[in-house]
Amino acid sequence: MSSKIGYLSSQDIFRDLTQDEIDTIGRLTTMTTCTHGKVFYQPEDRSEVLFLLKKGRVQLYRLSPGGKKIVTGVIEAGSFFGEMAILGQGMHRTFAEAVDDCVLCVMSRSDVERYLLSHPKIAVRLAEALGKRLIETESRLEDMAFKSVPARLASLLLRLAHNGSDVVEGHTHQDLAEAIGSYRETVTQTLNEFKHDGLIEIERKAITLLDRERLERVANP
Amino acid sequence: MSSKIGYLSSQDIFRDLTQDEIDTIGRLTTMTTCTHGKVFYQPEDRSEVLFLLKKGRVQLYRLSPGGKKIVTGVIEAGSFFGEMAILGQGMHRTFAEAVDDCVLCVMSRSDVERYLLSHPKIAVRLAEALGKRLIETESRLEDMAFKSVPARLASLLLRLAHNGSDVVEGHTHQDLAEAIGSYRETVTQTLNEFKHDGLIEIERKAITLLDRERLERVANP
DNA sequence: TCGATAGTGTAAGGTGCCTTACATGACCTA
DNA sequence: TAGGTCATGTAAGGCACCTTACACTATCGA
Repeated sequence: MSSKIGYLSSQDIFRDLTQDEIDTIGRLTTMTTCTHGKVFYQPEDRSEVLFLLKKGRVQLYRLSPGGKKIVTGVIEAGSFFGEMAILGQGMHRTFAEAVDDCVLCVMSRSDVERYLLSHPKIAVRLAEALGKRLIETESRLEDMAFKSVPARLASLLLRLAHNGSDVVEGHTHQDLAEAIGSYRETVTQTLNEFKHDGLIEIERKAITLLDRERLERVANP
Repeated sequence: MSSKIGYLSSQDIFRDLTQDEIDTIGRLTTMTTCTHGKVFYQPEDRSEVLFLLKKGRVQLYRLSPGGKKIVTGVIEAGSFFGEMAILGQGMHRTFAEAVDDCVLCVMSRSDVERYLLSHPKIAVRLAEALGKRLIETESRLEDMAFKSVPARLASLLLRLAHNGSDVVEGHTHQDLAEAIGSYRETVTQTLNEFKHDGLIEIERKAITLLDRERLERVANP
């Protein structure tokens, strides 16, 4: 199995294609890799480009004039993002940073027209993926409008520990603050309140959830 | 020209179809109308349904447990929304209310599969429309995270007066508050500060922009 | 082993805006 | 033209969270 195309998952926008079709697209488009932490797209890069994320996760965020950061989305493997007017895709003031080591397929506008828009099923998958991001973003907006910092933080911890494990690791307090639109100091204080209440255990870059049920109640008052 | 199909605009997701194809879809799907103010979708309505908005505007919003309202999106004629898993569309906890008198095409899941997904170009237009809503929502999220109430309000006024005119009318202070995720009293006070600074003129359900330039500076500090 | 850097702890002070409470004027309908 | 509802004005009080400031510990590379 070619390394270029070895990343097909059930979430992939290509999952309706045959292996042959995927192979063809894989041969004719550019693949690149990005190491953890690399900022590979900035608002100044105005060129039309669509990234298909084959492996890893990518964080999309914006910066305020004062340098504050808000994460607008996290892209999982199999999905896509970029600056592509024909898909209504835009990166206005948005940065893209590799959260893990990533493998990306980079498509130009003509690539998109040739390989994506010509396959009806892929166009539908694009719409499906966008719809999911939209729902996610709408919920984030709702949370910002309705919920306190403790509620948003509890909500985030539960989401990050979604894969079975009770341990949330690899995130600094700064990371958590940027994800919920708050500040590092406030997050530290709130986490310590959670710890004091027996909801979590805190280690360096690792948080253990002790009482999911009560965390749920904090998250949804 | 049949009244059923007389609403095709350059923004319509059907704009790539021939008149014949549009006629066919128009004959075979259900059209309804909603008068101004009518709430025609609520979270309890769990059925899969996609609304194509042919005329008027629709407001999508969510309510907090305490009854506070946040507008998550405003749909313009030619676009669509609803509960439709195959398009990644969801109305989780979302209400839909007709802002103006509206004409809507209501599609079931099989309608969507037959008329929308079978036309590649339409699927692309769906993705395009979703992309635009996503960008809009991301910007709203950014505003909530970064900007003060005065900045968000100034930003909203400029957006509402986008169609040439300097008069924003038909919105109560309550409406404005819900659009920016704030409170009626705060909006009234902030508007009066704007008025005091010579930025706007206030009448009942009407605001006249006097100094767009300085409003821009308030909106983007 | 040391210095630098990244990550975390903590506390005091300020303020934006939420929250409540109530008053007044505009409009609408009977 | 009276009564009711809608829209707006205003003001005091409080608190969540921002903001600043600084100290401490862990980690890592030189």
